[in-house]
Amino acid sequence: MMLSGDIPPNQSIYVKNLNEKVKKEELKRSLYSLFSQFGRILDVVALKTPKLRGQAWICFSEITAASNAVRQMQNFPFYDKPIRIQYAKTKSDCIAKAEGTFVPKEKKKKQEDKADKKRRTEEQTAGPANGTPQTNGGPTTTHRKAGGQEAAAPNSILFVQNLPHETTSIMLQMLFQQYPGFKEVRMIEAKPGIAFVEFEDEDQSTIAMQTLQGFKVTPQNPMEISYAKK
DNA sequence: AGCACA
Repeated sequence: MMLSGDIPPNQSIYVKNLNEKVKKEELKRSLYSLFSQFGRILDVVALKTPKLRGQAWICFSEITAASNAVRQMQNFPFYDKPIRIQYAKTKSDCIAKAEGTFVPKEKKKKQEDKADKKRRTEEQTAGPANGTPQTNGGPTTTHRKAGGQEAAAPNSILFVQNLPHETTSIMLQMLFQQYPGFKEVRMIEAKPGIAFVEFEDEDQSTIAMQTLQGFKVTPQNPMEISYAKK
């Protein structure tokens, strides 16, 4: 019995019933945060065209990640709306690219111009086009250097630094609420790039800190988590 | 409800 509307498993998932008020970039980032718990995300695609708003595609590097996401995140309340998830109906371009089977859409222009062909052969001789999937995102086990700073004593409140300035407390909530004992995220308007995340006790905050330490909110923003000063 | 790759 194949639920999810008879769509066969796919490395990419199709998410609908998304809150259409959320801006595209924020939406993509939040989806990235929410779904990286299932595995490496290769791409998040969201368009705000009339036909495509309220929907997104998330491309995983493994089908199993997609399967877990479909099952476990069904109806997850996201920006006040329960999301609906299915497998994508077709293979995502980013997956085809990684496999080397990508063939660009040829809808409008039938231009088979030689300049383009030439460019292609030049690329082939110029070395590998790097089919390696990006390795950004996902919790990292590597430890931040202490940076010379004295580590604060264990605390149920975590201090998070090196966040992109566009980070919202909802995005952080998506990340931290997966850990037991999560209470709340606090951000300070006047101090972008940092946040405080409170847990019930310091054992729980410690687990969240250890697992999310170095989590890349963007490729250039690994989270630096420490205990807040008392 | 709506399956694309801005």
